[in-house]
Amino acid sequence: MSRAATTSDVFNAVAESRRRDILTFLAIEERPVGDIVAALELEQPSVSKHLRVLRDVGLVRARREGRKILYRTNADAIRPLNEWSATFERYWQHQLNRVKERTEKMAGESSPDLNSPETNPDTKSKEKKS
Amino acid sequence: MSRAATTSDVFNAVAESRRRDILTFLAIEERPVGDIVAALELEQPSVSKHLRVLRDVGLVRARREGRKILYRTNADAIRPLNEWSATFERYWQHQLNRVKERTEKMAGESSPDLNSPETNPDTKSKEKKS
DNA sequence: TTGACATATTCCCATATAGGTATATATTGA
DNA sequence: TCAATATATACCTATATGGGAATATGTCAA
Repeated sequence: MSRAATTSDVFNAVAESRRRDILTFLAIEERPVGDIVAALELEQPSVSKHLRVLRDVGLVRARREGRKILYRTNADAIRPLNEWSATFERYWQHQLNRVKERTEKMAGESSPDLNSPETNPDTKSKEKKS
Repeated sequence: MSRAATTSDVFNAVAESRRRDILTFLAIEERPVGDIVAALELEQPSVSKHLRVLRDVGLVRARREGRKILYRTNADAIRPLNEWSATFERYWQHQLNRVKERTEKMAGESSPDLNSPETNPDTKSKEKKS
């Protein structure tokens, strides 16, 4: 199987940073495609394709006005994302605690750190070796 | 170019629902890989691969304990996602206004709806036709 | 050292991009 | 009807999956 379609849900749709940029741009007020192309410096077909994805998951709404098609962000569609992430709110460390946390971490440096990809033994060193 | 790597940032990493499930599961308390496999009913290699992605973007931390490796969600890494989505908070419609909004929409049904993919003329009907 | 247990990685494959280029479609004005 | 404007779609290509199967790596107990 391959990765889920970008149009499968909001999470996949906003994974692309350009699409997030577009959503931010269209949140202020509705805009025609041309404005997005100019503002974000992207190719017109590229913008149209991104808008298509965003539209398919309901993140933007379109309205035709003459030759132009005005798009606007449908902020409500972003709520699921916000709600999911807010689920972890109670686990967040408060700013003031971070210094303390870091200090404690430095105290016991001994066993190999399994977290930083670089420190992870032979993840890439092996490939290079051959 | 292809889609950005799942390890390129938190947004891409959480685009996969299984990974979100894992994060939720590991938020309560640290767990060995085997527990995730059992709880989410996934293949062990699959879980390991997802954990690898999550670890690369800092969404989980790992700690070895004997033969087991305990993982736990690093909730702080989810904050950027929450902060980005919260940006649109001021544009959200409040529950009570939704009924009103819907009512207004039904009032002027005339021009073709550019939004719903289904209603969108010949998006797929053309392909079928050949 | 050996065997069992716990995870990680490698390989293979079908699929879904995202960008670039070319072209189709829609709308308006002459 | 025709040309110009504004968008959308089609096509091609390189790339990055995610799942399944097989295998490698690491750790502990006997």
